[in-house]
Amino acid sequence: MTLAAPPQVAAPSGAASSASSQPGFCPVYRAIGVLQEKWVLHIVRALLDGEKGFNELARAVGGCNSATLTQRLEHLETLQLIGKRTEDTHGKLARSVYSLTPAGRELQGVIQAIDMWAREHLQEDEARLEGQSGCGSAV
Amino acid sequence: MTLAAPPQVAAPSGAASSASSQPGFCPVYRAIGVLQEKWVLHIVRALLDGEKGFNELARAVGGCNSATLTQRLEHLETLQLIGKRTEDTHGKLARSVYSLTPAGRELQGVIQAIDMWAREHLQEDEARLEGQSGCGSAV
DNA sequence: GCAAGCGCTTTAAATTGTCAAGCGGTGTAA
DNA sequence: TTACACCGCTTGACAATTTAAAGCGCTTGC
Repeated sequence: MTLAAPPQVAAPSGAASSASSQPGFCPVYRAIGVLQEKWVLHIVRALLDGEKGFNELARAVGGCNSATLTQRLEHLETLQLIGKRTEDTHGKLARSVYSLTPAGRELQGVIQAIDMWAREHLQEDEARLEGQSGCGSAV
Repeated sequence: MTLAAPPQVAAPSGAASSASSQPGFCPVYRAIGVLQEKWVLHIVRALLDGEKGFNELARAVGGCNSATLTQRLEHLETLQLIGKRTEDTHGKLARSVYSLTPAGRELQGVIQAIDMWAREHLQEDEARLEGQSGCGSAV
């Protein structure tokens, strides 16, 4: 069962340390909620490298399927972390280009923190091979 | 930004080029894979606040159900990010206590980055309310 | 005795993510 | 002219993950 904690969970005071949130809005909690959606961090990371088209992004992210990607991009767009622009190349080819908004770009700090941590603590301990693969970029 | 970024990204992924073999192995990619599992960041955040028992942790995390929590804890344990200790309080009550290992504790940097970002960009501009709630602890 | 807390496990649904395929359009090569 | 190959997606069926709900064995406190 779900222990206690109705939707209103969080720090029932008991949680020792610091302040408790007031009206129940906690930015960090929310941020984690967004960032832990599958592929979100990968998408941000890929876009930190520069704006990209749909398929291009899909390739860069590596392994995300189009349906999920579409959905994620929509979500990130409503959150204003990424922006979508339809560029009209010369004649008629309409290409969609996704890029980070300023807010999204600031997630770079998060990615960097992860990168730093990963390099130090995830080197080769595998133990669990989840079939992930390379990536290529460096931060 | 600093991302060097050889676009030659992750595996062919969806594609089929079974490159198999030993793919690049990219720590960051892997790290993201772990951190984006639901509840993982919440768990780490809760534990940064000090070691906790199972139910206690569940309450601190807020909203994760026991089955998932058990599974996540197992995974994190095999990854050596958290440790489990069964403490034998005086007489007979066996209580399990979970705490971060040194490697896990260093995720603090990641949490902090998220926290910082969240406070700055997620204040309450949300257009979407996902019914999340408070959190309580500070980083 | 009995409710309540502890650390979990089990079972069946609901939610999410994925595969595979396809649609309308364009650029390129045969 | 007819293929393909690539673009940006969408759809529908299916698998994986997460969830609620309940329960088990055990201990503590009233």
